[in-house]
Amino acid sequence: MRVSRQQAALNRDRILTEAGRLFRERGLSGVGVDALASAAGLTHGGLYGQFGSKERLAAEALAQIFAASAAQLGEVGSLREYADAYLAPAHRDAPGEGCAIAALSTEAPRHDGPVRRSFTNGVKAMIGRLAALLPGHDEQRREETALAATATLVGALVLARAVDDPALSDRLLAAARHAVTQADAG
Amino acid sequence: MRVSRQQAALNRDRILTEAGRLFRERGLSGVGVDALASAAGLTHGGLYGQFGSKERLAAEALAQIFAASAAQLGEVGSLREYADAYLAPAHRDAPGEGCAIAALSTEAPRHDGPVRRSFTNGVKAMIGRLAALLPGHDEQRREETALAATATLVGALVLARAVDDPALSDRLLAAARHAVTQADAG
DNA sequence: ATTATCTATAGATCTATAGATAATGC
DNA sequence: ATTATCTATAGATCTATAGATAATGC
Repeated sequence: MRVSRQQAALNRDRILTEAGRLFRERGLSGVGVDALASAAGLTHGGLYGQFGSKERLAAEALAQIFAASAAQLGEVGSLREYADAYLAPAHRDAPGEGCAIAALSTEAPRHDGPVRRSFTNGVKAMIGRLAALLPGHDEQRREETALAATATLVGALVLARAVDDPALSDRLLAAARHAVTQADAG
Repeated sequence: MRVSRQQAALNRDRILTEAGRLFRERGLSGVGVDALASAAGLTHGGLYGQFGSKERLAAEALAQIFAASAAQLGEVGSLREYADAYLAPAHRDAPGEGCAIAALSTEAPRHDGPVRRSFTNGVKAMIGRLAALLPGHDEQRREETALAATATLVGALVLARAVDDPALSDRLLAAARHAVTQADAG
């Protein structure tokens, strides 16, 4: 059951898009190749012709997510805007469409090769974007602030999703928003 | 092959200790019941008599970790001391003996019941401990600072483990240490 | 007699491969 | 003829259960 070259390219893209969503929702090890295939309306055997392995499929899905994030972030005009969007309850409540770093970071150390590298690139991109949004001429200081801001943003989102207490979850987001935008002034 | 009540209690404790280490190293979904049992020198069938399910075993292992952490943290005298220990490269490099929040937080949202609740308690304990170490009389402000500091500490450790770039990893730890101890002064 | 642990196994699920199929693209 | 996808299956691994075993504790 062959399809046109064009359809095959669309299928490939749909697999990566669905994989990106499922991985963020359930974790890299929480989604099987079967689920990835059927989410795209295919069967799992064919994925191996396209990607070679689950690991390489995951690396491509991550790369696609980070590329899309970078494009979105290009439109963010200030640190406050960035923090407000990143720490919004809507972001917390939609992990499948959100930051892959917050969704998958504790799994990253257990992967090597392209998955880990793609992940590292995503972290660097986030730090770089924040550094660009920070005021001040001292580049070294801006980078240090961006590193800490990245940790605060990611940590707050991860914790806000992890706790089983909606009020605490909201307070984590608000406190981090405050702390990060304070750093802006400093 | 029955053992003495005392030996059974020791076995139970050893299972929980080994489980705590393995879960932190490989993730909750990354360790099977078989690995948990054999790490304690037992076979997997018997664990079900003791714990009922992997999920309940995990909840008990987490509770034990957080209890031990709380005991250790009681000895920490200042925010600087806390941050130095938490963000030490040695902590980053030994996830199996370290903070369960940093090791497992992205998995927490996918669990319910006792695992999630135990996790939430651990997060609350960390926030409470940091709030107690902060200076100032404004309790509400201390709590907000503690929330943000928790996010920064956890986020930095998670990211420092996730990235495939030792220099960046070190800079993440150092920047977070600086940011958190700055908050002390403010 | 009680019970902690073991052995064996069920049934599900996971990654990957091999060969078949059938439509495309030359 | 090429190739994207499917079907079928191998082999591993996972959670859980049932029944056997053998030492403890009454």
